[in-house]
Amino acid sequence: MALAQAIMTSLLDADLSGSELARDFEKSMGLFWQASHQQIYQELRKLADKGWLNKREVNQSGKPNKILYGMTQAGREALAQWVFGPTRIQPTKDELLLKLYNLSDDNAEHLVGEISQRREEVMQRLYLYEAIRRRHYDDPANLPVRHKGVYLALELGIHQGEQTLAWCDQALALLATVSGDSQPAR
Amino acid sequence: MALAQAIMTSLLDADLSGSELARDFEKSMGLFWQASHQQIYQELRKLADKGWLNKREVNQSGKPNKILYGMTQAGREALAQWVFGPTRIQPTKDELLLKLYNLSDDNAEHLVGEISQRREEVMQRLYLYEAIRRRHYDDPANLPVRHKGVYLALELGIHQGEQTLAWCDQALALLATVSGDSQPAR
DNA sequence: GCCGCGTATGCAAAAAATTGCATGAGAATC
DNA sequence: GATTCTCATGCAATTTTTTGCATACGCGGC
Repeated sequence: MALAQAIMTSLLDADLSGSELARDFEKSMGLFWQASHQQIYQELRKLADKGWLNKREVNQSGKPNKILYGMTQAGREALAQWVFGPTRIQPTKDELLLKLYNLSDDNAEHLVGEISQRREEVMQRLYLYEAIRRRHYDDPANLPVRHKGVYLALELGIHQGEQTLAWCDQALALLATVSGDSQPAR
Repeated sequence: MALAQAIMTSLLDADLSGSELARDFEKSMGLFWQASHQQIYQELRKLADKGWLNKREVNQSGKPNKILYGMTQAGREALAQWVFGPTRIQPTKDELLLKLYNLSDDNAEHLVGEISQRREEVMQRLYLYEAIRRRHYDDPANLPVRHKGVYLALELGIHQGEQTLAWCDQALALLATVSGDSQPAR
């Protein structure tokens, strides 16, 4: 399982607390890894126990204290090692596609709604990613090495998002022939 | 969780046994839902207990007996209902992208290998999907209603596969500037 | 001075998925 | 006829994830 590595990767550049990490996982990292705050807090403690992270409490004015975690040397080494290990993909599980397999005259209208909604969501994400690309990754060939990797992940997200938008349009067009044109029995 | 619905959807057209279902989940259904045989067998029994599936044993010559499952009326109704419920996406978790976030001079070469391998795998799947499309979904506008949904799911898989291929090429091109051109310190 | 709100951390039970193995039956091989 | 292979089904332990709270702190309002 790679939640540990996802967290450590987030901590490469900056020390973060559990809640900050949770927010991170909803944004950039969330493109290809997701975790709830409960998962994150538990994993953080495990990693600290292992000696891969160190923790220190930070007093904040106006907010509860937070616990900042940072990578240790051992953590960095373990992470670097992990890159050479086996790679797994856990492909998307998408209930919407499952629902499409159940397309019928009865539910076509409903599914049109769901696809429209999906289109909206994807569009939002796409705006976000494209904004990030414009701001930070204008000139990919001249990025520092590690950031090239980050850039590539972002690229994949953008490409797939665009493709998904196109697909939504195609789907809506095809479904129009189901929910719209079909002659009701008379 | 929607494993139950994924199984029932597979059983819409034909009664299948656990092992047949498991094979199905590796092929067409696997595009957007995956399950191990252990998961499937357990879920099948649960669904039969609920009365959504019926089971009957079938003797096979040359092979062990198998247990065929088929949808009951109650199952069909429950599935039809489910389509109108809330939809969840559990996005891909892809360790390769996580590894890319850790790109360095040390591991660039290794990651080039991994991306090439990914390219190969995606290409294989794409061949499969395109063959299916050519064989069964030549004329999408005139398909029976339900098959239009199946067609759309396939389309999404093909589009995204093609996009992924293009991305692999882009990634390999960018990484060539890391692992290849960089002057080793002397 | 009490109420509700947002932030930050956490526990614990339940559900789901993964890992590793077990069984039995016929077929194939030697 | 013993051994090994593949198919089909399954159990059980463990790990991972999800769900549903719980606590504590300070701020703002009233």
